[in-house]
Amino acid sequence: MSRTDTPRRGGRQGRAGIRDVAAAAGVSITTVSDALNGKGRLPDATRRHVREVAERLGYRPSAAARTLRTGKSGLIGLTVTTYGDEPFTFTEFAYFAEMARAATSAALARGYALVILPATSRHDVWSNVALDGTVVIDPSDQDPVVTELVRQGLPVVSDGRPAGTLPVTAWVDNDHRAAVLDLLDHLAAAGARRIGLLTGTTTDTYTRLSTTAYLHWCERVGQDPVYESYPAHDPCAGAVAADRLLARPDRPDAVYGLFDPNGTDLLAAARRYGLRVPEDLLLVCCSESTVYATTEPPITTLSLKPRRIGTAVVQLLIDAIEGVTHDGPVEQVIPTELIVRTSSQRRPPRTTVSAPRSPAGD
Amino acid sequence: MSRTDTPRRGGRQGRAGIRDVAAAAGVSITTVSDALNGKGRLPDATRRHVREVAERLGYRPSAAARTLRTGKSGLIGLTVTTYGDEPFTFTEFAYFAEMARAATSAALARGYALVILPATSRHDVWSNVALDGTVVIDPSDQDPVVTELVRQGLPVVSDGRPAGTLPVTAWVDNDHRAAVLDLLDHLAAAGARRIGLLTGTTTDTYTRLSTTAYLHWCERVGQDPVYESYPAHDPCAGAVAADRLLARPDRPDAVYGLFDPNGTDLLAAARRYGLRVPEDLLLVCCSESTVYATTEPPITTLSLKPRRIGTAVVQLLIDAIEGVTHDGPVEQVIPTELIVRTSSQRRPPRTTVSAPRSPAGD
DNA sequence: CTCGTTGACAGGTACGTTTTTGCATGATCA
DNA sequence: TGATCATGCAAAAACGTACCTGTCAACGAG
Repeated sequence: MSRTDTPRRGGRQGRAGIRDVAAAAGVSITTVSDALNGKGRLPDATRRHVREVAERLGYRPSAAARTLRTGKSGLIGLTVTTYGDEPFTFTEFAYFAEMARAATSAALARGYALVILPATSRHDVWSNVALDGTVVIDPSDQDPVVTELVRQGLPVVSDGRPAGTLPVTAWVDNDHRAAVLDLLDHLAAAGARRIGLLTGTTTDTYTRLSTTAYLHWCERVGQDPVYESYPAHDPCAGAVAADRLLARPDRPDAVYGLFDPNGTDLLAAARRYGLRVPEDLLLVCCSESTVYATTEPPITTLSLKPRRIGTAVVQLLIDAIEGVTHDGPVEQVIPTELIVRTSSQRRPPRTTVSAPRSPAGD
Repeated sequence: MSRTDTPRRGGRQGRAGIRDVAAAAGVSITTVSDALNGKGRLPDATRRHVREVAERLGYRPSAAARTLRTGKSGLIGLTVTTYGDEPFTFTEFAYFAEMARAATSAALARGYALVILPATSRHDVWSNVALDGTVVIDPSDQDPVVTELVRQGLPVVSDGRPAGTLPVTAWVDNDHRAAVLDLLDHLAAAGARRIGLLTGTTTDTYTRLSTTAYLHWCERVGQDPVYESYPAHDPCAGAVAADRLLARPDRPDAVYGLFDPNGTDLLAAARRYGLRVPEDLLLVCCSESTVYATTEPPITTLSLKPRRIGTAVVQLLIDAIEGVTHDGPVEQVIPTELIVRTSSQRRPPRTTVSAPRSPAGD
């Protein structure tokens, strides 16, 4: 009477295993595995029979056992910068949401699922999930998470050019420098004489590259830089900084805002100072939000194409996982898109003009 | 000497296993497991020694093996409605992003990670990942995914009251009916004589409950319903519907828009018809976006508090996973919040008034 | 008649843990 | 002194799958 009760530890209480299917179908475990996975040499009759019995028993293979045996989990990590404490900044919401959505779709289409993980290097979360690879958003220099993952031999693809000598498998990014220069040229062509910048105090690559591109442009055309910085994670600070920028004695006649809410912030500040847009002030901001199509006036935005980035990142990662090896890190640059609206055109056009890029296909 | 070559299948090529740690530390496998997991009765010296050796070898336990053995994966599914084909509607972006963010944080805080999964019942994705439970967003009646999960004995918690007799473990939702009635009373108190509604053609619970609440309210106060419906997933259709609503002969003097972009859409339409907000038209829309704080004028919004919903859903799910059993489905109603701004106040206040709530902490 | 050959399956092992059980060893107590 | 007991650890059994290595029959070729 010592071991009458073996209550099937391991959570799958009562669930049918491959062994039960084999018994019910009158074949061996090997045959069941081969029949369900389309391997081995089995007559179609046996294959059908096994499949039918498995269906009848409601058999679902154990993902854990399969992963343990094959070494592939079908899971991809998606690392969000500083998720644990203060989640990713509010200003990146639309960008992140779209990027994650595209990444999820792309992964699912190839049979993988996405796991959201924090950028903290606390092992107790990371080591609890078997990953085949990881997407890292905007990794910092010497990122401990990336280093650890690479040490484990896992492929890592980053959204954003890796700083320093971070050994990522591949990366995808925009050409932020070219985007900013292009955009400033656009404003100058619309008649801007002094272009201001609303930027962030953070040191991430996007902010840094964009700001230095602005400074270079100013130097090239011989304009004094006019900019205000604020901590991008604080939505209120953005409104204050926008106000400061327009309150300056050397007030710019055009402004580019690096972050999503800057458009409405600048618009509100312009109203406070009685500045008409675009007559007195040209406006552009970097955003993925569609609200800027219906503001008064509609605001020109720079889109970083997060959908394409999310898709590309996942494709590269899965390629690496499935053994499509390249030599050296693979780099892929996604073009940005300037969506020109009323706010950046000195003489209002008859129709709202979009940039002459590929119109469809995202 | 027949099996000299066992090239360590299973992906962890070269990775140190618990057996290697045991050998290096001169103890048994059991001792290593106990030392690292804080179980068993070991002197601190042994425990430290084993931990140090494990650290030196860079040992990381295999999540797959642990899951197989314990039956717990530490993974929670997050099911997004109709993700595969056309991802979740653009109008729900901010809501979903915030909800998912809160859910992720709450899960991580309790040692779980979130896996994003599609609502399609294709087994090949679902069966590849070992889940401890699942969060389902707005499940449809007789949802096949939920049914299958429950059949497998997994706890399921839904965001949104389950329709019909869907056997979820627990659910969290707002009281949409009360929120709409409250909001309409607010508009009436501000002087609205005829309140219009911008609603959707979809049959999801949120749209349905909100619309019927509106109709009930109209009946109660003796007002003829004035509403326009449009497919919420099409952002352009929203602008058209807003225009239609204000072009009607029985034009309303106040409008509530059910979806996030309706605020800017209605504002644009009002400008086209020369209507001043709030003097000629009162405006409220349901949104989680902060842009409505800086539009001209700022627009009153109804927040569904997705952060609190995401947190609550995950807490309930993990409680169920970890054996905190309740009898019958657990229901939790999260209060909504009406953030009153200029657009719904007939006599403009001296300062922009925010709702009298706790200013910080969500 | 024997001998490879091929088809159709079964046996058994390994994946890397956790956990139960059990065996020594020394200390404590009747 | 012998019985009892706590302590410190090891052996071994799972967990459920995938795959490698047979085995056995049938069968045509030599």
